[in-house]
Amino acid sequence: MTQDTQTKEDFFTQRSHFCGDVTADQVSQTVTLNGWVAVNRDLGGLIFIEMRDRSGFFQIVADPEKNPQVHGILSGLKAETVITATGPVTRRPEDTYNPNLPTGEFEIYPTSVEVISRSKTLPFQLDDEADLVDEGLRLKHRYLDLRRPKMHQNFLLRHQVAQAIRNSLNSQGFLEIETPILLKATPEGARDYLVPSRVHPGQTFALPQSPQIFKQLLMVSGMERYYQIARCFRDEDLRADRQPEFTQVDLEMSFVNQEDVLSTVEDLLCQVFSVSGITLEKPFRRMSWQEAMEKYGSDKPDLRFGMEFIDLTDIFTTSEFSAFRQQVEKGGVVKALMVKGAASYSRKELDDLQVMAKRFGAKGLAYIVYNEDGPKSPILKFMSEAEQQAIQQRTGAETGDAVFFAADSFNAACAVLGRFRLLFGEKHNLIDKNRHEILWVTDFPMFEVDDAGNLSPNHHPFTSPRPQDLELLDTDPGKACSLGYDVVYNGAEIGGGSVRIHQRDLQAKIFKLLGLTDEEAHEKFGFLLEAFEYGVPPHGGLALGLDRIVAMLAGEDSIREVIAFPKTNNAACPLTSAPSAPSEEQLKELHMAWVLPEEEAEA
RNA sequence: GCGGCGUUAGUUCAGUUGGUUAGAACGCAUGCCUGUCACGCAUGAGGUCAGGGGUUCGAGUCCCCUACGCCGCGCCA
Repeated sequence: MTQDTQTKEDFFTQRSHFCGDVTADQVSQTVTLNGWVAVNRDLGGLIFIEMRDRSGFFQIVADPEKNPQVHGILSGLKAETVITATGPVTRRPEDTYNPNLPTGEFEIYPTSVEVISRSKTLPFQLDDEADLVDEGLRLKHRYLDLRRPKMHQNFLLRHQVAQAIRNSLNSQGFLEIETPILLKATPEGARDYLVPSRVHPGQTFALPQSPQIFKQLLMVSGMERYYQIARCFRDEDLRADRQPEFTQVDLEMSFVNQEDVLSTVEDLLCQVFSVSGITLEKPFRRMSWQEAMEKYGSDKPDLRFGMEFIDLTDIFTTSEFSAFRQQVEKGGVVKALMVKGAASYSRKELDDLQVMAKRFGAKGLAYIVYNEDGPKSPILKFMSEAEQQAIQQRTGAETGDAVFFAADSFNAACAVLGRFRLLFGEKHNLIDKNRHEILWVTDFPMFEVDDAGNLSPNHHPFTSPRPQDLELLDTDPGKACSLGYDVVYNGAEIGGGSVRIHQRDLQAKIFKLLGLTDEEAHEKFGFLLEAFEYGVPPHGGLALGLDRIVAMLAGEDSIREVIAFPKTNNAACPLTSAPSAPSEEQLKELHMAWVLPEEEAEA
């Protein structure tokens, strides 16, 4: 205890060291530690307290014979009491070293201790098992959940990643510039969060879904290279890897081509991944969207395992097997997956695959199983001997293997087999968790074409087409590819961007293809188009999903584990009970009134 | 908006075919215990079985509705 209250200048004695920083250098030196009681092991005589701060743990010992006063204070202290302990660092008796603790060879017998504040019994225990505690409860008491060393590690990692991003971009000539949070709603894309304003009755701001427009304006401003670790908001339903508010690493560069952007981001990602001790090879692999779909059935292929699709379309152009031949005649494809060892699937497993295929939007999943007494399949009887041989030869299937087929339009067949590729990869443990496969997927189609033939932008309406595809815009715009690119890590899209259109004529043509009139285009993006009247540099950029990147580096499945105060699945905050109803006065001031659905109005 | 799974002690869970007084571990409380580190030992408290309705002689258990949570589909330029 600090005895002399007359000279006391603080409510507590400040630490000289952090718990985890005490080493052999401090032995016999007097230190003061501040922290929480993690565990109190009271042996009746000796008391061992494991003290915790952000840096780690340190053991405090109290001996009733050596210092009855200190022993008295520490006796019966509950977990999570905040204390100060001062005393000389001593080496533990050698047979009592704790190898599980970095400071496990040391301890202090304090000469003084202070209880700074006490804790109620916790709603859940802050041990490793807290990961299993109901997430709602963890979020309700997030300040306790965040006390756990694992969570500290996650946020240390997040901090280091943010630093790596800034280091890399700063050294590459980028300026960090903030853009507005309250902005004009753009009627496209995700649903906006709207913010009413007292001074503008009947009008709202929208929260940014991304700083897209502003970063392009900054290029018009001649800022040359901009970045921002930007919060973005989308009022859409959630997923494990999706939050209504999330963080993008947003960047944009002027007078660059696609290759410049990719190489800049490669430097950035190499630095980011090195935070976790992962070395990425530059340049990253490049794969066109077409190739990714053709071989892996996904625009974010997981390259940690092979199992590429095998194209069998040509085998069935003149086949007697009409189910396949008709798809080919309609311009579709026949694609196959060869799965080693899948011949051992039970009847039930094969049936389950059919159910899943239907859920994925296919009619079913045709298969041939190769077991010891030859190939077995419900579709075998429709195929000629030559076709059967061609299949086995092309796929390389051997006894014990199975081949699964999808015959459909290119997109549908690839999509279905892509889902099954991941499923089989998981099921057969083909995914090497120690591999780090990063790649660029490039040459995305400019447009998505709906059933009625309407075009919508695959990325966004400012994405430039490839120079070599300009003519296709007139002849067959559905086939035109863009200068858009995604960066994909272990089967997850962690970022994407594009080279933007800086030519007025071209932008007008794209708007026209998208079915936007001049008036509509100006209504939506007038300020950007106007800015583009005053000399616009060629520019391009990209945005990375920071939450997802950090979660993957931390080995977490959910981005909520790397967001300090995340929302629940319901887009609500259990800690603060947000959102909540505004007061009558607030509504009145905003000139607003609710028009609620019946049943909610009663609540 | 839709589907799946879940909700039992403070926490994590078990709870048989619908049948007496709903259990365990950890935590908590009290006592004992002088080298623990998942300390140990003993005793004890602690339950609106999420809420509502129904079936039944009888419901934690079966059915329906609601709420909440997680996962997925739609959605997310």
